[in-house]
Amino acid sequence: MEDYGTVKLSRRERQIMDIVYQRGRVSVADVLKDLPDPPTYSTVRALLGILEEKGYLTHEKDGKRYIYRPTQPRHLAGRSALKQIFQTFFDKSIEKTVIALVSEVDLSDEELDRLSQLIAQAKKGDTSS
Amino acid sequence: MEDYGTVKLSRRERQIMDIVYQRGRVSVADVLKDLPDPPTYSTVRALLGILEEKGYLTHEKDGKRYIYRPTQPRHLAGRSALKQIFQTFFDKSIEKTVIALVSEVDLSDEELDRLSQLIAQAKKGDTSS
DNA sequence: CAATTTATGCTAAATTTTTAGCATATCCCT
DNA sequence: AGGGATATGCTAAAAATTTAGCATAAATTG
Repeated sequence: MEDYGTVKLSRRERQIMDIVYQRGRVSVADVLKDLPDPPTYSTVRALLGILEEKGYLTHEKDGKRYIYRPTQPRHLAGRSALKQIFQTFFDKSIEKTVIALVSEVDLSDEELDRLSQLIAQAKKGDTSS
Repeated sequence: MEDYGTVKLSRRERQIMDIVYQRGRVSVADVLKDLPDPPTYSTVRALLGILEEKGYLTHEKDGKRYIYRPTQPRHLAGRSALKQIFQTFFDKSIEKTVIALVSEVDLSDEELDRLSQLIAQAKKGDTSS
């Protein structure tokens, strides 16, 4: 599946995909709840339909309502989004990216230790996600 | 300045902002060169004008042509983009994000070491960018 | 110093995106 | 079973985005 970050998706469609990936599975009402400047129910339904048609979502019935899920697994979508970011803003440097990331939140010393170990470990084993 | 990832920007506008941040400073021709499904010169000019009007870009004259630059510094924009990603795809877990990042590229052992040290260092000082 | 090339200014059209609304079906509840 | 609330199906209008094109100015160059 294609990267959804930059290409192909309109503003609303992207907003919705973000919500979908955050929640994992959504009803129309869920999406509506999370959308900034929320439009009407009707609108959201239309957008979800379009996203499904474009292949980014599927839906299943849950009682009388539809539950939508992304077709591309979260971790994959995340990775490609991440890649995009670190190409665009961090000169493709993992280091720079990690620094930015770490400075983004306050991490306890323990957390930093764990992180440090985690990376050290990557030397040997695989990085299975 | 506002986050430009999700809200406010249209598809083309986002594509252009990405290019701007990748290159640092751009002429119309530069943008045109990098845009997927490139439209006409005229179109790009219009979009750049809009982005400037919205406050995301400024331009200066270089000889007879305009050079556009982002108003928000790259590292700030990068951080907020990153934040968005790790909220959306990685449950706000720095760990998960770093793992994904590290698994994205092949890092040499040395690089992994440096990274590990880097994080360990963050324990003491601040991570001023 | 014309001619050509490469810019911008501006206007308006084409297309895509976003939205609303009516008709209809399903669930839930008393 | 009937009424209300909450779904979807579908159609079409409104709004925003994206595009093209003509007029004009500045640099370049032969």
